[in-house]
Amino acid sequence: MPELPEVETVRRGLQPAMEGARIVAVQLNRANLRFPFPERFADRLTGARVITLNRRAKFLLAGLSTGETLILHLGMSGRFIVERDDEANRPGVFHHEAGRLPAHDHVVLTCDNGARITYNDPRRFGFMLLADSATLDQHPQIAGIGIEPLGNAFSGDSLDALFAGRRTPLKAALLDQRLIAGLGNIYVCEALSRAGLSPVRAAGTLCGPGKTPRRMREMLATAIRDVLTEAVAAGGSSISDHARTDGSLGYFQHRFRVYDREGASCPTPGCTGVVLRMVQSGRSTFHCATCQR
DNA sequence: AAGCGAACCTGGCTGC
DNA sequence: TGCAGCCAGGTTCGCT
Repeated sequence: MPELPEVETVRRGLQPAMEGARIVAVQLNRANLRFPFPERFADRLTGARVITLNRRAKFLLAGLSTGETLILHLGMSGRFIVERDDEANRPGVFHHEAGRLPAHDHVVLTCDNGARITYNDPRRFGFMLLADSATLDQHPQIAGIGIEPLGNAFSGDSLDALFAGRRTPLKAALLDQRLIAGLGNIYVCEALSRAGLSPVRAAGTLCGPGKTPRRMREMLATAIRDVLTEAVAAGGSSISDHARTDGSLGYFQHRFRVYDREGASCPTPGCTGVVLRMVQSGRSTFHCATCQR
C-alpha cells in the first residue's frame, strides 16, 4: 500500500506512541519477513528508548538510545496497529482493523507508556533491520536512495540532471528509487497525468536547454510535489481521532485522476480522452493518450 | 549498461 | 457455492 504519503502518514500516527517511549517487550511470531530478522533482534530492541522517528523515501527510521537505528519497510501490505492498555480488550474500536487477520501479526512491541504496537503484513514484503546509527547513510538499504521529492532541493533542475541521457520511459524513471525517493505506481501515474506527459516518453527528452523540455520538467516537478503534498494532507486529515497507522490511502483515493480509473473520461479540463490501462515492466499504467504527450 | 520479466507472498475480486 | 485466474500500493535478481 505504502508510497511516500502513506509512509509519512504512518510515521505521524506512530510518533505519539513511539517517540520518547522505551521498548519493554518484543514479541516475534515468526523468524523472518522479507528478510530474516537481525540476530538477537528482540534483545537489541528491549530496553531501548526511541529517540526519533523519521522517514526517508519509503523507510521509517527509529533512532534508538542504544546507538542503533531500527529500519522499517512496509512492503506492499504492511501496517501498524497502535493500541493502549485501556483499549486492549475492545476490538473494533479501530476502524482500520477491518479484515485484519491476527495470523499476520508478526511483531508486537510493548512500550513503557502503555502502547502496544503491532506490525501486521499478510504478504511479508516488508522488513525490519537494525543499523549502526553513526553509519546509517552507508547501510545498503539506505545508501544510493535518490532525492526527496518534498525536500527543498527538488525542482525541474533536479530532473534535468537525473534524466539526462536516459532512454528509459518516464514511468520507469520515476519509479526508480535511486533517482527520486518515495514515488510508487499510484503517484507516478497521477503526477504524469497532472503534468500532461506520456508515461512512455523517454525520460531524457525532458533534458537540455530548450524552452519546451524546461517547461516539461518544471511541470513534472510541480506535479510530483503537489500530488504528494495533497496526499499527505489528506492522510493527515484522518488522524484527528486516532492514529491512522495502517498504511491505507486515507481519503486521497477519492481524488485519483487516472489510477484505477480505466474507461473513465479524462479529468483534464477540455480533454475528450478516456483513461487507458497499459502494462509497463509488469505494472499497470493508467493514462490518457490524448492529453499526455 | 540498461531494461525487462520473474520471483517473492497472501488475499480479494471476477467470471465461469 | 466453488474454483481458477488475475490483480494488487514494492523491491530484487538474473537474463538479454
